[in-house]
Amino acid sequence: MTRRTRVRFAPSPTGPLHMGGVRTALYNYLYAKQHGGDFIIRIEDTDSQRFVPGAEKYIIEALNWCGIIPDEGVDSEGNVVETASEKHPHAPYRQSQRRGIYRKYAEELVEKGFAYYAFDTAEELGAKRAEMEVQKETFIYNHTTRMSLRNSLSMDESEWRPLLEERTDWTIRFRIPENRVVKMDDLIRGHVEINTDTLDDKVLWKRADELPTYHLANIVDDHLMEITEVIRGEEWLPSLPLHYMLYEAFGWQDTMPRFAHLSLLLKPDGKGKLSKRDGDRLGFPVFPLKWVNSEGETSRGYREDGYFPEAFVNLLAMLGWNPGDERELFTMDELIEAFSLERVIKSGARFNPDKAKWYNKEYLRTKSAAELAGLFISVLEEHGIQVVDCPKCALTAGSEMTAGGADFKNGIFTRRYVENVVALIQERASFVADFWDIASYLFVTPSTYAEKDAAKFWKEENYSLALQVADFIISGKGTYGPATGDAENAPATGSELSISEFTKEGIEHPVEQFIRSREWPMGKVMNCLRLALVGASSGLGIADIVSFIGKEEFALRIENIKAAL
RNA sequence: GGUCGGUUCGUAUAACGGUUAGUACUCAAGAUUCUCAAUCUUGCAAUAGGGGUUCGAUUCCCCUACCGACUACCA
Repeated sequence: MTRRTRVRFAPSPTGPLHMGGVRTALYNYLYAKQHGGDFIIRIEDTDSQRFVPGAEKYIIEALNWCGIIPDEGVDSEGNVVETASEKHPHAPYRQSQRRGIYRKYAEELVEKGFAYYAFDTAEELGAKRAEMEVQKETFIYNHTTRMSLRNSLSMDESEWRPLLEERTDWTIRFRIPENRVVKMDDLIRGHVEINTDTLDDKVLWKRADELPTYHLANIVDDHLMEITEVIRGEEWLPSLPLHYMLYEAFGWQDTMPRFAHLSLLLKPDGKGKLSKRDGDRLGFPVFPLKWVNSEGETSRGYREDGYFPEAFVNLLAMLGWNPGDERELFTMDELIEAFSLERVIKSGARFNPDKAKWYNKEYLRTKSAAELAGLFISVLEEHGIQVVDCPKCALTAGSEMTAGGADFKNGIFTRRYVENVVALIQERASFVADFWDIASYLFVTPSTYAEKDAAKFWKEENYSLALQVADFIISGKGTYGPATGDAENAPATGSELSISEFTKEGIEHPVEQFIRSREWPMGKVMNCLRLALVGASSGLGIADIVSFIGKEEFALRIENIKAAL
């Protein structure tokens, strides 16, 4: 019998989903889609103490942003998403809404002798633990201790039965068998064995809130939802034997899912797993989306930091998995095609922010200028730049534009202008936000000049030459100088040299000829010009800048620098 | 402490028991250009340690070290 592949991602809404959690969800999703099966999101909110409002919505939104869309589960509005046929009514997908179904399963286990009622209070147990800790021993609730504790195994039925009604703080515990070796198989780790003597009698169900604990809810729901593979974090590996025994106790071993335990994401430096603090400390997000907690502390998110979801998904996929060849760039569809649990790495993966940045850069360069311009516009607006759709629209704002679509005086530019800028600089950036740092001088007239660069290039002799070059650029007319370089086809000294088209291509060559034919120091002259145009001696090519800002602004900047320095 | 899992350049990783141990990121150098970036080329850099098994071990086994997870009426 082959069953339809059904996997689930089962987060608990105790806070924002961290990138390790997103990776777990992603691997589940990839596995499901590769096998033509279902990906289910189940909310494990059985811990009423740790419930955080908004966390569920955050989780769904984060996965949504990544393109990890459930076939079944809840959407960001809390509505049930279900694509399965009527034969398989699996809703609801929140365990708090399923509370009615767990008790009978827990009691079934008691009846079968696999579990028992326990009446020890949390305080009593805590005291016991503390007591044993003094003697440097660890308290375990199991066959060595359970007969000396208060439960339906150690007490007479006449004694404990009434307690079930009288008290509301009892629990149902699983009775871990004595000295038995549980043999397990993990899709990633292979064969694992463990002796039950190291395990404790886990609480399965709590009378206090009428809710199961993770272990029971998990097994019951995975069974009911017909889950075929459980792909989850490594932290669950130690409770795998319990889960095996639970399936056995229920008599469900025939349909028990296969298990795969993923290693954890580690800090980029030092010891331990990746935590919220690392992001703040090292300057990168650990969460997919921005999150503001109840104290008002915000944690940055990949989305808000300018990462593309495709880049984020790609880098996450490659953290702990590889395709077996040397490809590194994958779309979601390609990941679905290439993914395999066999190639998931057993050891923990240390997150590398530099590589993350590189991924974004790779995706940034594949985007169209139009799309990027759309994103860049909001950055521009933050800097007080107005972007209009066409030159005519600008007219109403009292603006006069260059042919290229720029109005520096009023800070108004056309969308077309922005797109042209983006096309020119997109290969230089990792993030859309970098565009501003790279090309702000294509939107605002520089008012300061980098001290170091000015010291190097702001010289009277450079400037006087630069002025002559500027004259040539503005008038478009000049002459060849005496130095003709390679003799053959060189034009005669004094013959006419002109700029016929005011574009990068149209300007670049004549300007170069103008300078070279005079044997002026190219670097010094150009950098002096650049200093005036950019405010620093680094940046785009002079011809590029000039063609963008236009003659008038060009002249203004050449003039400005004289007054400023 | 106990149980389980893990360990290849700084990082992510590749390598049927046989390779000069490969690739990417980072870093450095060179090329190119009017500068910066981009790009291209080159370079630096690893099998945790010790025992076995084997003609031969990154690969299999054992020990040690280190790292991690778990050890709740949390998930």
